[in-house]
Amino acid sequence: MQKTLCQSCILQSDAAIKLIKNQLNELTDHCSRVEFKPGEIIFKENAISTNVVYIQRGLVKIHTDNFSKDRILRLTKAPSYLCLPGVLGDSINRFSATTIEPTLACFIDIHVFKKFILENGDFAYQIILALSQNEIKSFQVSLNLAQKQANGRVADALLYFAREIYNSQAFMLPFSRQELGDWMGISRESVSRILGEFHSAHIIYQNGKEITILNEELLEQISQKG
Amino acid sequence: MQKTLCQSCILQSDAAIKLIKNQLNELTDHCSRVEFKPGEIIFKENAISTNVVYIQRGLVKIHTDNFSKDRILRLTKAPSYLCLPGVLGDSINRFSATTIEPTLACFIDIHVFKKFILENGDFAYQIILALSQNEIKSFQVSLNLAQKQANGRVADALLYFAREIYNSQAFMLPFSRQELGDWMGISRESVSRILGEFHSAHIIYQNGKEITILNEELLEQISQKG
DNA sequence: CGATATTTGTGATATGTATCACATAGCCAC
DNA sequence: GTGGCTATGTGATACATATCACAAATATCG
Repeated sequence: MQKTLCQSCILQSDAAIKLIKNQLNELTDHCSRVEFKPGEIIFKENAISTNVVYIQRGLVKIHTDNFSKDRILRLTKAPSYLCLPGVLGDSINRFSATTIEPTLACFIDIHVFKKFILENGDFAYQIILALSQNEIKSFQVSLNLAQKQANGRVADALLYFAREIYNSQAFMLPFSRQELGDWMGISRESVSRILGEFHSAHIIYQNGKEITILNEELLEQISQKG
Repeated sequence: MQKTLCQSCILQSDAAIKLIKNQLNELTDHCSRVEFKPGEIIFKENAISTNVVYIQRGLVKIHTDNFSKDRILRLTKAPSYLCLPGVLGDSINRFSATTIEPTLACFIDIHVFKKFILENGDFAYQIILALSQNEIKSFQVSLNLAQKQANGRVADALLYFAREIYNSQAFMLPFSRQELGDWMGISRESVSRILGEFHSAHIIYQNGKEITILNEELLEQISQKG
């Protein structure tokens, strides 16, 4: 961990830009930065936490193994704030956060964070906007889970990586088949089979974790139809 | 619609209590109250809206028929704010809201609402808390959809009504079998069958929409095991 | 009140996906 | 390299649930 000047570090964040200068100095005094390698745990569910985590750079999965099985609830790409729900409510993390790619995270004291919300309406408004976006995405996720079949969900996942995360038709899947299944709520065998079918049908090219989307339009159709 | 003194009307809300007096007067000038019967539409998805809706009394379902099939995303019991996500983002409703029970709703101009957030940190903080709670609930919902089987989901739904909505083991189901299925992502026939099984096993008593939970512990187990 | 529409229950069948079993491939440690 | 570990692919089977078809019950409305 190292102390950092938050003026320079955090300015990518819509919310942080709204902090005025002496608030940023205060942030500097109560913020520590940590670099994570892929697969490292940022925080664990059921642990007590008094920090909000700001993801400055990287990719993180929010997950839980409440029911003995790991379930991936969401991926979060920088820049974003984690841990708001648990920490603001009762300071117990309701889920775990684990890095998928190299990630730079800032730990911000919850009291400082709360103070900013109370004192700085612009900052609060940005946070509210971000939470509202999350809510819409959550609705989308639960629609997908409730009414799409397995191939639609896999199509969804591939499009998500291509569009939201890597901005490219070709990418290295950061997940094992098992993890993909944990995310979309299907078994690892089904994931294998479906990726195999997509490959045979020339919708994608796959070679291990290497994926290229060959027919985005068709993949989109599969995603839509479920 | 009728103008109302918001001091008296809205004080049940944690968030509104934080509004100071002259803000409440401003709210009174930009707030209209509407009484809804069960089954009436408060707002429709894809419609443009410039209001935040505060549910003062009643029960509302948030739903969408994006994919030709109606899907119920969430129930919301008063007091609560609706419509934040869509309105704050781009002013288009991302979903519909329809009343399930007699409901009293206040329509608040979005600009006034935003002004309150910017000017009143306490108010903003309450909104952030509420949104955070929503997020945790959304995670719970997507866990349920992803890994529970139909009987676990139905058990869940019954426990939800008994505990969260009616605070009683006996209640009138405000949904048809079809709607229950739309909510939990299963077919109406399966809902019928499962309720029938629960009835035969003396876990519940059912007579049409009249439901009594006879063995809450067992129902809880079914919900847990999925 | 009767006629019609809607909701509900239930059996038979089809279908999708989990599960199991096992083979293969890739990877790391020694 | 060899041995053990994990990840992956693939077939056979089991199982849960959707779908279809129809009957019965209930609500709605003129």
